[in-house]
Amino acid sequence: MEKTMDLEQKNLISELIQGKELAKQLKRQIELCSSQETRDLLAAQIVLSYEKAISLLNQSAFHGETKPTIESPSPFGSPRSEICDQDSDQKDIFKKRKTMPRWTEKVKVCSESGLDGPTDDGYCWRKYGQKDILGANYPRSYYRCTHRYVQGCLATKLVQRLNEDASILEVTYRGRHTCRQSSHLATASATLNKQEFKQKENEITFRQHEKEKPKQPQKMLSDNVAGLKVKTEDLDTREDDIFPLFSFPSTSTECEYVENQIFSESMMENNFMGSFSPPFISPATSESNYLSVSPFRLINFGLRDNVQISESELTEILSAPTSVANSPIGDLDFQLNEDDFQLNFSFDNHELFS
DNA sequence: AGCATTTGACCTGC
DNA sequence: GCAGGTCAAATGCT
Repeated sequence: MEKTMDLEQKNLISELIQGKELAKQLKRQIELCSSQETRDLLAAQIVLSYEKAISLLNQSAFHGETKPTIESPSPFGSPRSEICDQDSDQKDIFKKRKTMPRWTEKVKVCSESGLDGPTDDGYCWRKYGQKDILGANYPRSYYRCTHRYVQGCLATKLVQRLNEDASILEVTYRGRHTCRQSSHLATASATLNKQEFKQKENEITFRQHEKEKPKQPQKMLSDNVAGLKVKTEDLDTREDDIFPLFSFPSTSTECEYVENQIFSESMMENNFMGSFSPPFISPATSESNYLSVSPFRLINFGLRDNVQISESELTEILSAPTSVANSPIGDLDFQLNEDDFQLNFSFDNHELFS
């Protein structure tokens, strides 16, 4: 048993190291201004490498344990009246909601830009409520995944403007996406020409916010995104609901397409990558230099529910990009330790994908 | 017509 | 009892 674990662990480490090497190569290729194709290929290889690693993690470190179900097939597939049929079921649902992973991002928006909406994180959201919050100047908007009833996706998010700075939206994500939205978008992007697709995308999220009004009259900034300052500043999650993510956001439509291909064809076919709400952890220092919110994620690493990582480790992982981003020049820095691996990613997306 | 948003009511946890 | 979160009927938009 232990020997099996050792072997699996070695395989896991070797996969991670391979990923690191590939990432280094990618960095080199970027520096050499090599072709987009080469970069895409490397990026895809990195994804594959980490897919394997994650798969190994699922098989090895936690085997023997009963795998917790991510979500029941479609607990919300019916309206409240049906849910209320059984009191215990309803309580379970609330309990489940409460224990869902939760994290917050701050998104800066400004008027000049015509870029994607502030919460354009690659998922389709439907607003289901808005509420005045005590002590907040602006109402809080509640969004759920558009595919909730079709695919039983329980992801939700709350969007709240900060009192101090109305141009900053605090977006709190809850639960992960179990829908296959990304691949759907990929299909859409392949069908529509890129400009049309981009336009549609903008429509989706921009409309979500344009009706949000402040309680007090105040000159509001439009909800278009200029530089998207995104910071994962909170991670409220249980041990069994941990899934650190990494991604290489992109601003180019070209790349989005590649990204979708990578996602739809490789990752989305894997259970463990089902899809997660936190789009990425983005390094952010100055408005001009940080990564923008990509409508899609190029590379998105997740660990399954039952991955056990301490909260401190998580914090470390999640905050790593921010610290790395202090360098004026975006850099790719991937640290890997056999005993306690830390992952640090920092990309200048413009440099990477232009 | 179909889908999204609004908004008051309802539910739960503290 | 209060505040936050969600539901669902009404309404609006395309």
